[in-house]
Amino acid sequence: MGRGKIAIERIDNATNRQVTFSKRRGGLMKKARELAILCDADLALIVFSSTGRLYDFASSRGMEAILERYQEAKQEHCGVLNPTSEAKQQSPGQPQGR
Amino acid sequence: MGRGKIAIERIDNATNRQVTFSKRRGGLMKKARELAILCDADLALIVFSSTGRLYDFASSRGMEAILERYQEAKQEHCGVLNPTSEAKQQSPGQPQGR
DNA sequence: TTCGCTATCTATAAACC
DNA sequence: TGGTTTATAGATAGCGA
Repeated sequence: MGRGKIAIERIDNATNRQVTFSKRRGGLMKKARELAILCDADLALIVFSSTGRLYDFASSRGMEAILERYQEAKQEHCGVLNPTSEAKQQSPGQPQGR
Repeated sequence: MGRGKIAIERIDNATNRQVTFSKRRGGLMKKARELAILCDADLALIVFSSTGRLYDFASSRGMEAILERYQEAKQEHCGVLNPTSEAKQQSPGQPQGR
């Protein structure tokens, strides 16, 4: 995009990489926020720049809550404890139905 | 974008919200992957749809590693243990690091 | 180096199938 | 209901200050 097209591979030039990082990070954060609002999704985004700086975004329920929820979901996913819970995932307490 | 412009607010129509979620989730994941590669960043993205389904993406080092790194970084941030480490982050002996 | 400014490229809202 | 297509809104690479 922009004036020219670029390949998706590590940018060698450090200056350029830094500039691109700032711009795309901003864009990604914006998109993340939009998705969370538009679709009422729970979302967490964590980014470490190559210089080690941390940037993050989390939807309204907060980062901690989402990370916890993630750990729980993962456990289920791997352990496959309740086939039932899977089957029910799409309708439960969400009246928004369809 | 697309054929018409939309406001950034929760989409009421459930069907439309679901469609938009799928599309934007895909786009967001793609952007996240590009940022990680282009800028050699360490990145984690966690998304829960409003129906409760989990989707995630993590750069090469893996989700676990990134979440741990996040916890550590947060501690530092809040506790402010090492002013030194902060001060050194942006210029010192890091020609362009990686 | 950081900030703005376009020309372009990409993502995507609707329309179709 | 779910995959394609299309025209347009939005993101952004390269510059210039």
